[in-house]
Amino acid sequence: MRTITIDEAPRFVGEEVTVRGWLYNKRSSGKILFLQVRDGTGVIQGVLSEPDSSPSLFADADRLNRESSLIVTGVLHEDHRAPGGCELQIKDITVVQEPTDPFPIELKEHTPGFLMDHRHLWMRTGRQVPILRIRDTVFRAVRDFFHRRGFVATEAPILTGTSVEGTTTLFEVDYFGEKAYLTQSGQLYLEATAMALGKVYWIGPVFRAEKSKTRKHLTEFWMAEAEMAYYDYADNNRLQEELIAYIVGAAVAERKQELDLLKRDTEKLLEEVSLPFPRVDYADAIKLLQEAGHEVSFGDDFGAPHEVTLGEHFRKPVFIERFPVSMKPFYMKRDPSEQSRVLAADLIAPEGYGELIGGSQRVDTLEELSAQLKERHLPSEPYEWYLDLRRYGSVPHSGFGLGMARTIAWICGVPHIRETIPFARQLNRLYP
RNA sequence: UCCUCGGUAGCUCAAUUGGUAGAGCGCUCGGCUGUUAACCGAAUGGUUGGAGGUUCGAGUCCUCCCCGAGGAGCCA
Repeated sequence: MRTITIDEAPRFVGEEVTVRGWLYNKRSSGKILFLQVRDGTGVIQGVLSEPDSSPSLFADADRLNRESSLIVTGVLHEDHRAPGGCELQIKDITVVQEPTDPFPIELKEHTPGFLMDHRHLWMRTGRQVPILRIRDTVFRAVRDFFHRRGFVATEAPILTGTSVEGTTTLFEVDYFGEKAYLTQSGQLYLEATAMALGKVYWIGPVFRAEKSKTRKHLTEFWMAEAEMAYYDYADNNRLQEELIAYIVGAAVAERKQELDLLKRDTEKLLEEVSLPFPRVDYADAIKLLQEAGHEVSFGDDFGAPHEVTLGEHFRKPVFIERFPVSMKPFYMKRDPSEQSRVLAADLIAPEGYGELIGGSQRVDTLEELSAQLKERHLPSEPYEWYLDLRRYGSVPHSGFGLGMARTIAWICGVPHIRETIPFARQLNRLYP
Protein backbone atom coordinates (compact mmCIF):
# COMPACT_ATOMS: atom_id res chain seq x y z
CA MET A 1 0.00 0.00 0.00
CA ARG A 2 1.33 3.42 -0.90
CA THR A 3 0.73 7.00 0.05
CA ILE A 4 -0.29 9.12 -2.92
CA THR A 5 -1.30 12.69 -3.62
CA ILE A 6 -4.79 13.27 -4.90
CA ASP A 7 -3.68 14.43 -8.35
CA GLU A 8 -2.11 10.98 -8.85
CA ALA A 9 -5.31 9.10 -7.96
CA PRO A 10 -6.44 8.18 -11.52
CA ARG A 11 -3.17 6.24 -11.98
CA PHE A 12 -3.91 3.97 -9.02
CA VAL A 13 -7.48 2.88 -9.68
CA GLY A 14 -8.08 -0.58 -8.24
CA GLU A 15 -5.32 -0.22 -5.65
CA GLU A 16 -5.43 0.43 -1.95
CA VAL A 17 -3.83 3.79 -1.20
CA THR A 18 -3.41 6.32 1.59
CA VAL A 19 -4.18 10.02 1.21
CA ARG A 20 -3.05 12.59 3.76
CA GLY A 21 -5.01 15.79 3.87
CA TRP A 22 -7.96 17.67 5.30
CA LEU A 23 -11.72 17.23 5.26
CA TYR A 24 -12.98 19.77 2.73
CA ASN A 25 -16.69 18.96 2.98
CA LYS A 26 -18.99 16.19 4.13
CA ARG A 27 -22.35 15.01 2.85
CA SER A 28 -24.36 12.19 4.33
CA SER A 29 -27.48 10.38 3.33
CA GLY A 30 -28.47 8.07 6.14
CA LYS A 31 -26.31 5.03 5.80
CA ILE A 32 -23.92 6.45 3.21
CA LEU A 33 -21.34 9.14 3.89
CA PHE A 34 -19.29 11.19 1.44
CA LEU A 35 -16.11 12.83 2.63
CA GLN A 36 -14.48 15.34 0.28
CA VAL A 37 -10.79 15.21 1.15
CA ARG A 38 -8.31 17.79 -0.11
CA ASP A 39 -4.52 17.68 0.07
CA GLY A 40 -3.36 20.74 -1.87
CA THR A 41 -3.09 18.86 -5.16
CA GLY A 42 -6.82 18.34 -5.51
CA VAL A 43 -9.99 17.09 -3.90
CA ILE A 44 -11.17 13.48 -3.87
CA GLN A 45 -14.42 11.96 -2.67
CA GLY A 46 -14.19 9.28 -0.02
CA VAL A 47 -17.18 7.00 0.52
CA LEU A 48 -18.35 5.12 3.59
CA SER A 49 -21.48 3.00 3.69
CA GLU A 50 -22.66 1.43 6.90
CA PRO A 51 -23.00 -2.24 5.91
CA ASP A 52 -19.55 -2.21 4.26
CA SER A 53 -17.66 -0.49 7.05
CA SER A 54 -17.51 -0.90 10.80
CA PRO A 55 -20.22 0.99 12.71
CA SER A 56 -17.62 2.74 14.84
CA LEU A 57 -15.69 3.97 11.79
CA PHE A 58 -18.92 5.22 10.24
CA ALA A 59 -20.01 6.95 13.43
CA ASP A 60 -16.60 8.54 13.96
CA ALA A 61 -16.47 9.81 10.39
CA ASP A 62 -20.02 11.15 10.65
CA ARG A 63 -18.91 13.38 13.54
CA LEU A 64 -15.98 15.01 11.73
CA ASN A 65 -16.08 18.71 10.96
CA ARG A 66 -14.68 20.58 8.02
CA GLU A 67 -10.89 20.99 7.98
CA SER A 68 -10.24 18.08 10.31
CA SER A 69 -6.80 16.83 9.32
CA LEU A 70 -7.03 13.19 8.23
CA ILE A 71 -5.04 10.26 6.95
CA VAL A 72 -7.43 8.15 4.90
CA THR A 73 -6.84 4.66 3.51
CA GLY A 74 -9.05 2.93 0.99
CA VAL A 75 -9.41 1.43 -2.46
CA LEU A 76 -9.70 3.70 -5.49
CA HIS A 77 -12.63 3.12 -7.83
CA GLU A 78 -13.75 4.77 -11.01
CA ASP A 79 -17.25 6.15 -10.55
CA HIS A 80 -18.96 8.63 -12.84
CA ARG A 81 -21.03 9.90 -9.90
CA ALA A 82 -17.93 11.13 -8.06
CA PRO A 83 -16.55 14.60 -8.78
CA GLY A 84 -13.43 13.92 -10.84
CA GLY A 85 -14.70 10.47 -11.85
CA CYS A 86 -12.71 8.63 -9.18
CA GLU A 87 -13.44 7.94 -5.53
CA LEU A 88 -11.95 6.27 -2.50
CA GLN A 89 -13.81 3.43 -0.77
CA ILE A 90 -12.66 4.19 2.76
CA LYS A 91 -11.28 1.40 4.98
CA ASP A 92 -9.63 3.44 7.68
CA ILE A 93 -9.34 7.01 8.91
CA THR A 94 -6.73 8.42 11.27
CA VAL A 95 -7.77 11.78 12.64
CA VAL A 96 -4.66 13.93 13.09
CA GLN A 97 -6.47 16.89 14.61
CA GLU A 98 -10.08 17.92 15.03
CA PRO A 99 -10.79 21.67 14.71
CA THR A 100 -11.59 23.34 18.01
CA ASP A 101 -14.13 25.67 16.34
CA PRO A 102 -16.25 25.61 13.18
CA PHE A 103 -14.15 26.53 10.12
CA PRO A 104 -14.91 30.21 9.39
CA ILE A 105 -14.80 29.96 5.60
CA GLU A 106 -18.08 28.52 4.44
CA LEU A 107 -18.63 27.21 0.94
CA LYS A 108 -21.23 29.92 0.42
CA GLU A 109 -20.73 33.59 -0.21
CA HIS A 110 -18.50 35.87 1.82
CA THR A 111 -17.59 39.53 1.46
CA PRO A 112 -14.07 40.39 0.27
CA GLY A 113 -13.26 42.08 3.59
CA PHE A 114 -14.13 38.97 5.59
CA LEU A 115 -12.17 36.74 3.22
CA MET A 116 -9.10 38.98 3.39
CA ASP A 117 -9.29 39.03 7.20
CA HIS A 118 -9.15 35.22 7.04
CA ARG A 119 -6.69 34.98 4.15
CA HIS A 120 -4.67 32.34 6.00
CA LEU A 121 -7.73 30.05 5.96
CA TRP A 122 -9.40 31.31 2.77
CA MET A 123 -6.38 30.14 0.77
CA ARG A 124 -7.36 26.52 1.48
CA THR A 125 -10.63 26.78 -0.36
CA GLY A 126 -12.16 26.79 -3.82
CA ARG A 127 -10.42 28.91 -6.41
CA GLN A 128 -7.54 29.96 -4.20
CA VAL A 129 -5.62 26.70 -4.46
CA PRO A 130 -5.60 26.59 -8.29
CA ILE A 131 -4.67 30.28 -8.47
CA LEU A 132 -1.67 29.80 -6.17
CA ARG A 133 -0.57 26.74 -8.13
CA ILE A 134 -0.74 28.75 -11.35
CA ARG A 135 1.30 31.46 -9.64
CA ASP A 136 3.99 28.85 -9.01
CA THR A 137 3.99 27.87 -12.68
CA VAL A 138 4.22 31.48 -13.84
CA PHE A 139 7.21 32.16 -11.57
CA ARG A 140 8.93 29.01 -12.79
CA ALA A 141 8.17 29.84 -16.43
CA VAL A 142 9.82 33.24 -16.05
CA ARG A 143 12.96 31.62 -14.62
CA ASP A 144 12.99 28.91 -17.34
CA PHE A 145 12.63 31.49 -20.08
CA PHE A 146 15.53 33.60 -18.91
CA HIS A 147 17.71 30.62 -18.04
CA ARG A 148 17.25 29.12 -21.53
CA ARG A 149 18.33 32.39 -23.08
CA GLY A 150 21.53 32.67 -21.14
CA PHE A 151 20.42 35.23 -18.59
CA VAL A 152 22.03 35.24 -15.17
CA ALA A 153 19.70 35.31 -12.20
CA THR A 154 20.73 38.07 -9.84
CA GLU A 155 19.39 40.19 -7.01
CA ALA A 156 18.84 43.82 -6.21
CA PRO A 157 18.80 45.17 -2.65
CA ILE A 158 15.46 45.62 -0.90
CA LEU A 159 16.82 48.34 1.40
CA THR A 160 18.06 51.32 -0.56
CA GLY A 161 19.41 54.78 0.06
CA THR A 162 18.33 56.14 -3.32
CA SER A 163 14.95 56.22 -4.91
CA VAL A 164 14.41 55.25 -8.52
CA GLU A 165 11.50 57.59 -8.96
CA GLY A 166 9.81 60.10 -6.66
CA THR A 167 10.11 59.88 -2.89
CA THR A 168 6.42 60.35 -2.13
CA THR A 169 5.62 56.73 -2.90
CA LEU A 170 8.48 55.27 -0.86
CA PHE A 171 8.22 53.39 2.40
CA GLU A 172 10.75 54.94 4.71
CA VAL A 173 12.55 52.86 7.32
CA ASP A 174 15.03 53.74 10.01
CA TYR A 175 18.48 52.41 9.12
CA PHE A 176 20.65 52.88 12.22
CA GLY A 177 19.57 56.48 12.47
CA GLU A 178 19.67 57.15 8.74
CA LYS A 179 16.79 57.20 6.31
CA ALA A 180 16.47 54.19 4.06
CA TYR A 181 13.71 53.16 1.70
CA LEU A 182 12.16 49.90 0.58
CA THR A 183 12.95 49.47 -3.08
CA GLN A 184 10.43 50.45 -5.74
CA SER A 185 12.35 48.70 -8.47
CA GLY A 186 15.63 46.86 -8.81
CA GLN A 187 16.31 48.43 -12.16
CA LEU A 188 19.24 50.72 -11.44
CA TYR A 189 21.08 47.90 -9.67
CA LEU A 190 20.30 45.48 -12.47
CA GLU A 191 21.83 47.93 -14.94
CA ALA A 192 25.07 47.71 -12.94
CA THR A 193 24.84 43.92 -12.80
CA ALA A 194 24.19 43.72 -16.55
CA MET A 195 27.44 45.60 -17.19
CA ALA A 196 29.17 42.82 -15.23
CA LEU A 197 27.26 39.78 -16.51
CA GLY A 198 25.68 40.77 -19.83
CA LYS A 199 22.06 39.69 -19.49
CA VAL A 200 20.50 39.54 -16.04
CA TYR A 201 17.10 39.20 -14.40
CA TRP A 202 15.55 38.89 -11.00
CA ILE A 203 12.15 38.29 -9.55
CA GLY A 204 11.83 40.29 -6.39
CA PRO A 205 9.43 42.17 -4.17
CA VAL A 206 9.02 45.88 -4.70
CA PHE A 207 7.17 48.40 -2.56
CA ARG A 208 5.04 51.40 -3.44
CA ALA A 209 3.48 53.60 -0.78
CA GLU A 210 0.77 54.68 -3.18
CA LYS A 211 -2.61 55.22 -1.63
CA SER A 212 -4.23 53.30 -4.43
CA LYS A 213 -7.38 51.35 -3.77
CA THR A 214 -8.06 49.47 -6.96
CA ARG A 215 -8.17 45.90 -8.16
CA LYS A 216 -4.80 46.37 -9.88
CA HIS A 217 -2.69 47.69 -7.00
CA LEU A 218 -0.84 46.30 -4.02
CA THR A 219 1.70 48.12 -1.84
CA GLU A 220 4.03 45.11 -1.96
CA PHE A 221 4.20 43.15 -5.18
CA TRP A 222 6.58 40.97 -7.15
CA MET A 223 8.22 42.13 -10.30
CA ALA A 224 10.32 40.24 -12.83
CA GLU A 225 12.94 42.65 -14.08
CA ALA A 226 15.48 42.11 -16.83
CA GLU A 227 18.35 44.24 -18.06
CA MET A 228 20.38 43.47 -21.18
CA ALA A 229 23.68 44.95 -22.33
CA TYR A 230 23.83 45.68 -26.07
CA TYR A 231 20.04 45.29 -26.46
CA ASP A 232 18.35 48.17 -28.22
CA TYR A 233 14.77 49.29 -27.95
CA ALA A 234 13.44 46.87 -30.60
CA ASP A 235 15.39 43.91 -29.16
CA ASN A 236 13.85 44.71 -25.79
CA ASN A 237 10.27 44.65 -27.04
CA ARG A 238 10.83 41.43 -28.97
CA LEU A 239 12.16 39.76 -25.83
CA GLN A 240 9.15 40.94 -23.84
CA GLU A 241 6.56 39.53 -26.20
CA GLU A 242 8.39 36.23 -26.37
CA LEU A 243 8.48 36.10 -22.58
CA ILE A 244 4.73 36.70 -22.30
CA ALA A 245 3.94 34.08 -24.95
CA TYR A 246 6.23 31.62 -23.16
CA ILE A 247 4.62 32.17 -19.77
CA VAL A 248 1.08 31.77 -21.08
CA GLY A 249 2.10 28.69 -23.05
CA ALA A 250 3.61 27.12 -19.94
CA ALA A 251 0.59 27.94 -17.79
CA VAL A 252 -1.84 26.41 -20.28
CA ALA A 253 0.38 23.34 -20.80
CA GLU A 254 1.07 22.64 -17.11
CA ARG A 255 -2.06 23.97 -15.42
CA LYS A 256 -4.90 23.16 -17.80
CA GLN A 257 -6.84 21.47 -15.00
CA GLU A 258 -6.54 24.48 -12.70
CA LEU A 259 -7.44 26.92 -15.49
CA ASP A 260 -10.51 24.81 -16.29
CA LEU A 261 -11.51 24.93 -12.62
CA LEU A 262 -11.27 28.72 -12.84
CA LYS A 263 -13.38 28.54 -16.02
CA ARG A 264 -10.65 30.35 -17.94
CA ASP A 265 -10.96 30.20 -21.73
CA THR A 266 -7.51 28.86 -22.59
CA GLU A 267 -8.14 28.94 -26.36
CA LYS A 268 -8.74 32.66 -26.10
CA LEU A 269 -5.59 33.09 -23.98
CA LEU A 270 -3.44 31.27 -26.53
CA GLU A 271 -4.92 33.32 -29.38
CA GLU A 272 -4.14 36.49 -27.47
CA VAL A 273 -0.45 35.66 -27.23
CA SER A 274 0.16 34.66 -30.85
CA LEU A 275 3.20 36.67 -31.99
CA PRO A 276 3.86 39.39 -32.79
CA PHE A 277 1.96 41.75 -30.49
CA PRO A 278 0.73 44.97 -32.09
CA ARG A 279 2.86 48.09 -31.61
CA VAL A 280 1.13 51.44 -31.54
CA ASP A 281 2.78 54.81 -31.38
CA TYR A 282 1.70 56.81 -28.33
CA ALA A 283 0.30 59.56 -30.58
CA ASP A 284 -1.72 57.03 -32.59
CA ALA A 285 -3.02 55.45 -29.38
CA ILE A 286 -4.26 58.87 -28.25
CA LYS A 287 -5.96 59.35 -31.63
CA LEU A 288 -7.54 55.91 -31.38
CA LEU A 289 -8.88 56.67 -27.90
CA GLN A 290 -10.25 60.03 -29.03
CA GLU A 291 -12.07 58.32 -31.89
CA ALA A 292 -13.52 55.86 -29.36
CA GLY A 293 -14.99 58.81 -27.47
CA HIS A 294 -12.43 59.31 -24.69
CA GLU A 295 -11.45 62.80 -23.64
CA VAL A 296 -7.67 62.49 -23.75
CA SER A 297 -5.03 64.59 -25.37
CA PHE A 298 -1.34 64.26 -26.18
CA GLY A 299 0.64 64.23 -22.94
CA ASP A 300 -1.99 62.43 -20.88
CA ASP A 301 -1.33 59.10 -19.27
CA PHE A 302 -3.74 56.24 -19.78
CA GLY A 303 -6.29 55.44 -17.12
CA ALA A 304 -8.14 52.20 -16.54
CA PRO A 305 -10.98 52.95 -19.03
CA HIS A 306 -8.42 53.74 -21.74
CA GLU A 307 -6.64 50.45 -21.15
CA VAL A 308 -9.96 48.61 -21.44
CA THR A 309 -10.65 50.30 -24.78
CA LEU A 310 -7.17 49.43 -26.09
CA GLY A 311 -7.64 45.83 -24.96
CA GLU A 312 -11.02 45.57 -26.69
CA HIS A 313 -9.63 47.09 -29.85
CA PHE A 314 -6.61 44.83 -30.28
CA ARG A 315 -7.75 41.73 -28.31
CA LYS A 316 -4.05 41.08 -27.62
CA PRO A 317 -1.35 42.56 -25.43
CA VAL A 318 -0.34 45.77 -27.16
CA PHE A 319 2.83 47.87 -26.96
CA ILE A 320 2.25 51.60 -26.62
CA GLU A 321 5.46 53.12 -27.90
CA ARG A 322 7.54 56.27 -27.68
CA PHE A 323 5.97 58.22 -24.83
CA PRO A 324 6.52 61.96 -24.38
CA VAL A 325 9.64 62.68 -22.31
CA SER A 326 7.66 64.45 -19.59
CA MET A 327 5.68 61.32 -18.74
CA LYS A 328 8.64 59.07 -18.06
CA PRO A 329 11.57 58.90 -15.62
CA PHE A 330 15.07 60.30 -16.10
CA TYR A 331 16.87 57.13 -17.12
CA MET A 332 15.04 56.55 -20.40
CA LYS A 333 16.86 57.25 -23.67
CA ARG A 334 15.43 59.87 -25.98
CA ASP A 335 14.36 58.91 -29.48
CA PRO A 336 17.14 60.27 -31.75
CA SER A 337 14.56 60.98 -34.47
CA GLU A 338 12.28 62.92 -32.11
CA GLN A 339 13.90 64.42 -29.00
CA SER A 340 10.57 65.01 -27.23
CA ARG A 341 9.93 61.26 -27.04
CA VAL A 342 11.62 58.43 -25.21
CA LEU A 343 12.42 54.93 -26.45
CA ALA A 344 10.00 53.42 -23.98
CA ALA A 345 7.04 51.11 -24.37
CA ASP A 346 4.33 49.89 -22.04
CA LEU A 347 2.73 46.53 -22.70
CA ILE A 348 -1.00 46.74 -22.01
CA ALA A 349 -2.84 43.50 -21.27
CA PRO A 350 -6.08 42.57 -22.99
CA GLU A 351 -9.38 42.27 -21.10
CA GLY A 352 -8.71 45.30 -18.91
CA TYR A 353 -5.90 43.83 -16.80
CA GLY A 354 -3.83 46.96 -17.19
CA GLU A 355 -0.15 47.56 -17.76
CA LEU A 356 1.86 44.34 -17.57
CA ILE A 357 5.28 45.67 -18.55
CA GLY A 358 7.08 48.98 -18.59
CA GLY A 359 10.33 48.94 -20.50
CA SER A 360 12.81 51.19 -22.26
CA GLN A 361 16.22 51.62 -23.73
CA ARG A 362 18.32 53.38 -21.07
CA VAL A 363 20.35 56.54 -21.35
CA ASP A 364 23.93 55.46 -22.07
CA THR A 365 25.98 58.66 -22.09
CA LEU A 366 27.16 60.61 -19.09
CA GLU A 367 26.20 63.94 -20.71
CA GLU A 368 22.61 62.93 -21.40
CA LEU A 369 22.09 61.30 -18.00
CA SER A 370 23.49 64.30 -16.11
CA ALA A 371 21.34 66.63 -18.20
CA GLN A 372 18.19 64.64 -17.49
CA LEU A 373 18.86 64.54 -13.75
CA LYS A 374 19.30 68.29 -13.80
CA GLU A 375 16.17 68.81 -15.86
CA ARG A 376 14.15 66.98 -13.21
CA HIS A 377 15.83 68.78 -10.32
CA LEU A 378 17.25 65.54 -8.95
CA PRO A 379 20.48 65.74 -6.95
CA SER A 380 23.35 63.95 -8.71
CA GLU A 381 25.10 62.88 -5.51
CA PRO A 382 23.00 59.81 -4.66
CA TYR A 383 23.27 58.75 -8.29
CA GLU A 384 27.06 58.97 -8.55
CA TRP A 385 27.43 55.20 -8.56
CA TYR A 386 24.80 55.01 -11.29
CA LEU A 387 26.59 57.71 -13.30
CA ASP A 388 29.76 55.60 -13.00
CA LEU A 389 28.09 53.03 -15.24
CA ARG A 390 28.27 55.68 -17.99
CA ARG A 391 31.87 56.61 -17.16
CA TYR A 392 33.34 53.14 -17.47
CA GLY A 393 32.54 51.23 -20.62
CA SER A 394 28.96 52.32 -21.14
CA VAL A 395 27.04 50.43 -23.81
CA PRO A 396 23.56 50.69 -25.30
CA HIS A 397 21.30 48.66 -23.03
CA SER A 398 17.64 48.10 -22.33
CA GLY A 399 15.39 46.48 -19.81
CA PHE A 400 11.90 46.10 -18.45
CA GLY A 401 9.81 45.19 -15.44
CA LEU A 402 6.92 42.72 -15.52
CA GLY A 403 4.23 42.88 -12.82
CA MET A 404 3.73 39.28 -11.69
CA ALA A 405 0.37 39.71 -9.98
CA ARG A 406 -1.29 41.37 -12.95
CA THR A 407 0.12 38.73 -15.27
CA ILE A 408 -1.26 35.97 -13.05
CA ALA A 409 -4.62 37.72 -12.70
CA TRP A 410 -4.91 37.95 -16.49
CA ILE A 411 -3.89 34.30 -17.02
CA CYS A 412 -6.30 33.11 -14.31
CA GLY A 413 -9.06 35.47 -15.39
CA VAL A 414 -9.57 36.66 -11.80
CA PRO A 415 -10.83 40.21 -11.37
CA HIS A 416 -8.69 41.28 -8.41
CA ILE A 417 -4.94 40.82 -7.94
CA ARG A 418 -5.31 40.35 -4.17
CA GLU A 419 -6.20 36.71 -4.99
CA THR A 420 -3.00 36.11 -6.95
CA ILE A 421 -0.57 36.46 -4.03
CA PRO A 422 -0.66 34.43 -0.79
CA PHE A 423 -0.78 37.49 1.47
CA ALA A 424 -1.68 40.76 -0.21
CA ARG A 425 -0.43 44.02 1.24
CA GLN A 426 -2.86 46.81 0.52
CA LEU A 427 -3.74 50.24 1.79
CA ASN A 428 -5.19 49.56 5.28
CA ARG A 429 -4.40 45.86 5.11
CA LEU A 430 -1.28 44.60 6.83
CA TYR A 431 -2.85 41.58 8.57
CA PRO A 432 -2.75 38.59 8.41
C1' U B 1 -6.54 62.77 -1.14
C1' C B 2 -11.39 62.77 -3.72
C1' C B 3 -16.23 60.45 -5.41
C1' U B 4 -20.05 56.48 -4.81
C1' C B 5 -22.19 52.49 -2.02
C1' G B 6 -22.30 49.90 2.50
C1' G B 7 -21.76 48.32 8.19
C1' U B 8 -28.22 44.45 11.57
C1' A B 9 -27.06 36.83 14.65
C1' G B 10 -20.48 33.33 13.62
C1' C B 11 -21.42 34.19 7.86
C1' U B 12 -24.69 36.25 3.66
C1' C B 13 -28.70 39.38 3.75
C1' A B 14 -34.23 41.26 4.95
C1' A B 15 -36.97 44.77 8.15
C1' U B 16 -42.92 49.16 4.11
C1' U B 17 -44.13 56.10 6.31
C1' G B 18 -39.91 56.55 12.44
C1' G B 19 -43.95 52.00 15.74
C1' U B 20 -43.00 44.09 18.60
C1' A B 21 -35.42 43.09 14.98
C1' G B 22 -36.41 38.32 10.81
C1' A B 23 -34.70 34.55 7.05
C1' G B 24 -31.07 31.35 4.76
C1' C B 25 -26.36 29.17 5.78
C1' G B 26 -22.96 27.39 9.78
C1' C B 27 -22.62 24.99 14.77
C1' U B 28 -25.83 21.30 17.89
C1' C B 29 -29.77 17.41 17.87
C1' G B 30 -33.00 14.15 14.87
C1' G B 31 -34.28 11.82 9.78
C1' C B 32 -32.66 9.87 5.01
C1' U B 33 -28.09 4.04 1.13
C1' G B 34 -25.28 8.04 -4.32
C1' U B 35 -24.52 12.99 -2.27
C1' U B 36 -22.37 17.07 -5.83
C1' A B 37 -22.36 24.51 -1.90
C1' A B 38 -26.98 17.53 -0.77
C1' C B 39 -31.87 17.53 1.21
C1' C B 40 -35.96 17.47 5.28
C1' G B 41 -37.26 18.70 10.56
C1' A B 42 -35.99 21.00 15.35
C1' A B 43 -33.15 23.96 18.50
C1' U B 44 -29.43 27.77 19.24
C1' G B 45 -28.06 32.56 18.13
C1' G B 46 -28.86 40.36 18.73
C1' U B 47 -25.28 46.42 23.04
C1' U B 48 -28.34 46.95 14.79
C1' G B 49 -19.83 49.74 13.86
C1' G B 50 -18.89 53.99 17.83
C1' A B 51 -20.20 58.79 20.17
C1' G B 52 -23.72 62.52 20.42
C1' G B 53 -28.52 64.69 18.84
C1' U B 54 -33.99 65.09 17.18
C1' U B 55 -38.50 62.38 18.88
C1' C B 56 -43.63 59.86 23.11
C1' G B 57 -40.73 56.25 20.29
C1' A B 58 -34.62 55.48 16.11
C1' G B 59 -31.85 49.63 12.68
C1' U B 60 -34.48 53.70 9.98
C1' C B 61 -33.74 60.94 10.49
C1' C B 62 -29.32 64.65 11.68
C1' U B 63 -23.82 65.61 13.08
C1' C B 64 -18.97 63.74 13.85
C1' C B 65 -15.73 59.54 13.96
C1' C B 66 -14.19 54.37 12.73
C1' C B 67 -14.24 50.26 9.35
C1' G B 68 -15.27 47.71 4.53
C1' A B 69 -16.22 47.59 -0.92
C1' G B 70 -15.97 49.79 -5.85
C1' G B 71 -13.85 53.68 -8.63
C1' A B 72 -10.65 58.23 -9.68
C1' G B 73 -5.79 60.07 -9.41
C1' C B 74 -0.85 57.55 -9.39
C1' C B 75 1.36 53.28 -11.03
C1' A B 76 3.46 47.41 -12.64
